[in-house]
Amino acid sequence: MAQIATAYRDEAPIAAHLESQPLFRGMAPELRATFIQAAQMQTLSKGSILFLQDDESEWFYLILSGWVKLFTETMDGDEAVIDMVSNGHLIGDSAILEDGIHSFGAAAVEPVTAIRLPSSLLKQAITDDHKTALAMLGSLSRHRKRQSREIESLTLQNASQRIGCFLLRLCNPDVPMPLTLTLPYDKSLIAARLGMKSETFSRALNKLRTETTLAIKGSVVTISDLDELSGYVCSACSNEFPCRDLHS
Amino acid sequence: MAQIATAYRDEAPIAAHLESQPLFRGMAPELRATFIQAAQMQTLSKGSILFLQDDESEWFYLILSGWVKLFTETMDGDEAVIDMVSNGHLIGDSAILEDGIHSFGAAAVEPVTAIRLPSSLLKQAITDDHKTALAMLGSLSRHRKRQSREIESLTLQNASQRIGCFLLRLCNPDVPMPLTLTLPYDKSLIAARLGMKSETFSRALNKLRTETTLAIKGSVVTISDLDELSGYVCSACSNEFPCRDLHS
DNA sequence: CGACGTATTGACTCGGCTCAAAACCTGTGG
DNA sequence: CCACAGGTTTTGAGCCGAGTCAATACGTCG
Repeated sequence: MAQIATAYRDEAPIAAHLESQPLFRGMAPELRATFIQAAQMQTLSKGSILFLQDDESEWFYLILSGWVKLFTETMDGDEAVIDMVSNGHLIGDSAILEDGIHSFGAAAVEPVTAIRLPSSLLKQAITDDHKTALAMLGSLSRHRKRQSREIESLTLQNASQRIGCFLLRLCNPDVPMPLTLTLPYDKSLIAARLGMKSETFSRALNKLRTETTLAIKGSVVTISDLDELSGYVCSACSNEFPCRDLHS
Repeated sequence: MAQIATAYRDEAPIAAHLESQPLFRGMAPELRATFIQAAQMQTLSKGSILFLQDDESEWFYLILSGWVKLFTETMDGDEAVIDMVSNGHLIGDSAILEDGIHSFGAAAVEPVTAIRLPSSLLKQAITDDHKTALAMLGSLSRHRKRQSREIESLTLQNASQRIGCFLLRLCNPDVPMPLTLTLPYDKSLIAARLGMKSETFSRALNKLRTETTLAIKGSVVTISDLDELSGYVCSACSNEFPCRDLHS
């Protein structure tokens, strides 16, 4: 009796979260129900590992809040940050297409809430259900495109431009001008995410400040001239400014 | 009469090529037939463009021979080489998942033969046919994985290591030791492919030669000690040597 | 053989890394 | 409210890897 009661209390919010996801929204209700039933709410403290590279993939995750770092580690201990994801992103799902092995690790860099779902279920759903396969295709393709831009940016933008690019992607171009935004996570993490050391980040951000109109106070950045910034950044990039859907 | 005869002559080799592709092999014969009918053999001279970034995607291509460069260009004329593909690879297919716009350009860097197929047909096949969607998922996911490694390699391997990594991926680890291989395309292209200038490539290759046992004569490379080379390279990478399926 | 494209070498500059020290938060407990 | 400890960020000095520009060598094809 008590069991059923708790089950109900848990399932309602989980169902709501899953339904907000394109992957689950298109599903037949019965199929979706199997996911909802198998889903588990998780709260993760700062630093905890969701999974490691080369792990057998048992679960995939829908992030609800907080930032998660996706990374790989080399033999001699160096780390490359592949991506940072949060709120509304699925991670670990792509392992089911790669022999069930995670090709990168994932760690919470702050308190994170997530929904954990069994990989086997997703694998089954993709083989059985055409709509699910299509949704998966869409998400993978967005991923691919994003990564292409990443490669481009690493090869032909310098440190300041990469930072500027990062800031631009946080901007909503429709908001009126003196535009204020807060850095989403630690500067050292942004640095790693952009493929540079934090010392370099600090210096390059200063350079960006002197070469464009830009004010920085702690983790709050104020941009007074978007066009100037995008001129500085996007000349070394293949997309022009409102470079939409590159962070979705 | 003559028409039918030529049609037969053309279709037989095209059919054979398509059937060797995972994407088409799983298809129902009738569906595959529509592709075979719409397919066109192409021979492209060095330098010709298959498509450009931001082009409306009308066609996708199966490369049969020769090397094709995938690239993006920045506003101020710089170019990043995303990938080099040849023999047995599909290109331009992923545009159908991205509003039908190519997110990179493709150009032949030497004489190329390819089969050209209409994108609309593939788009239809994916929406209608589950098997095709799954094949597409598989290929996209391989792509994604490859790109992750690309990012890793750009951020944490230096020039010599990236070259060594490139060489290792050309090696068959089962072949007995004094191992000889020929660079697949111009050194300047390899340099671009690895995100460095050709002068840097030249110097870094020299460095690699002095620091490992390795002989270079023009475009012929002889590796006498694979383990030594992989030790030098893979310490700064998250996969160990026989890093399979990273070039398929 | 000469001519053109590709590759190498040299001298120099500059961006980003390293290591170490200082400054700055932020939260804790007295 | 202050002082202090812990982390994060910034600054400084020096170094090294990779880019630039220009000159030279190499290869190959006519």
